[in-house]
Amino acid sequence: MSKDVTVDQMLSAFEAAGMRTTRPRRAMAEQLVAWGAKEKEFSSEDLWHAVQEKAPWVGRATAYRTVQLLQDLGFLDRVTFADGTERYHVVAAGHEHHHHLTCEMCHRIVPVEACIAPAAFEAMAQQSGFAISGHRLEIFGRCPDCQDDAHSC
Amino acid sequence: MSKDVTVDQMLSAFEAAGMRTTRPRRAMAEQLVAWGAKEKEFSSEDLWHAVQEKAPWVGRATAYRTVQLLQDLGFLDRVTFADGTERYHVVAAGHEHHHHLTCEMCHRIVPVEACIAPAAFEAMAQQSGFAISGHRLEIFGRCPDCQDDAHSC
DNA sequence: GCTGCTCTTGACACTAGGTATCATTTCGTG
DNA sequence: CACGAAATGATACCTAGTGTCAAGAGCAGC
Ligand SMILES: [Mn+2]
Ligand SMILES: [Mn+2]
Ligand SMILES: [Zn+2]
Ligand SMILES: [Zn+2]
Repeated sequence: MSKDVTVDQMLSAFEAAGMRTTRPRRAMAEQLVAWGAKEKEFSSEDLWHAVQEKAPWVGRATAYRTVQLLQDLGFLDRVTFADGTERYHVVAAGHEHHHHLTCEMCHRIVPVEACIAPAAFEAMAQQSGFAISGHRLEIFGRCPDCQDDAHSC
Repeated sequence: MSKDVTVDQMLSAFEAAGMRTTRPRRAMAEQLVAWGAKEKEFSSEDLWHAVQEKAPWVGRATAYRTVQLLQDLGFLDRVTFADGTERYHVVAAGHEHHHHLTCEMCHRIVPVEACIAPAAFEAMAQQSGFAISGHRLEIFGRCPDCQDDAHSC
């Protein structure tokens, strides 16, 4: 019943895309699965550091390259936080279009279904003459656990 | 009839906020007015370079600090582009809440009024328990002039 | 199992886009 | 004009990456 992705699914996706199933890619996939898909958020740097524990020979550039590939393959979802940092989370199966409500204190992520109506995009394209190719929506706030903390400093 | 902001308005705003009307601030305000408020977009670096022509003694840190202040004072609006770069434009008077449709090729900016309904934010806050403090919406595409150019490279 | 071609890697240099520090300068009030 | 606070410019530093490239490692064909 769990929709959590497996290491093999990730490696198969590399293969299916004509890429190789290398040791760094396996090490990173293993770390991601170890963390679970429970909306755990991490930066590329975070993931690199974590992988270093088990596989200290993995280079930083490789970690960043692999995060990019995993995002392209649809295994990672990139989220922009209020402070401008970019982080990721593993997507569970059935990844429909969605946006995120994020905590500016602890970086917690809540997916939200709110979006702009297709008709509104149509109207914009019509009025401006633009060919619209994408959009980004991020909502910021404080999660229940972080609302008491007065330190916004 | 023009709602374009003047150098004096900017400097008065600094004064009103208890800040000084210094030479770098004047030089930067003059450059902004020279460019006009016609949705001309620029990065902090762009503005610094332009100011250098007339006032080569203005430091880079000062340029960045001043852009931040002008944004805080409501004279500049920050826009995030599809490639992740941050740029600004001078806001005309009567700055209502709005978002931007931007050209991923030439960085042209078109303001749009589309947004998420307040009720939707309410619902999100209710469901998640978050205290929502802000949001960001950016729409990307190609302007009429850039649609032929096949070079997405 | 070995060969060989290619993709991939890890090290490292480098970059964009800023921010922190701090001695020096300059506002602008009295 | 004098003086204290605010602001500045030079400089060093920083984060979050990307470009380069010789060396290493998958994997298809034998
Ligand atoms: Mn998501
Ligand atoms: Mn605007
Ligand atoms: Zn939180
Ligand atoms: Zn364009």
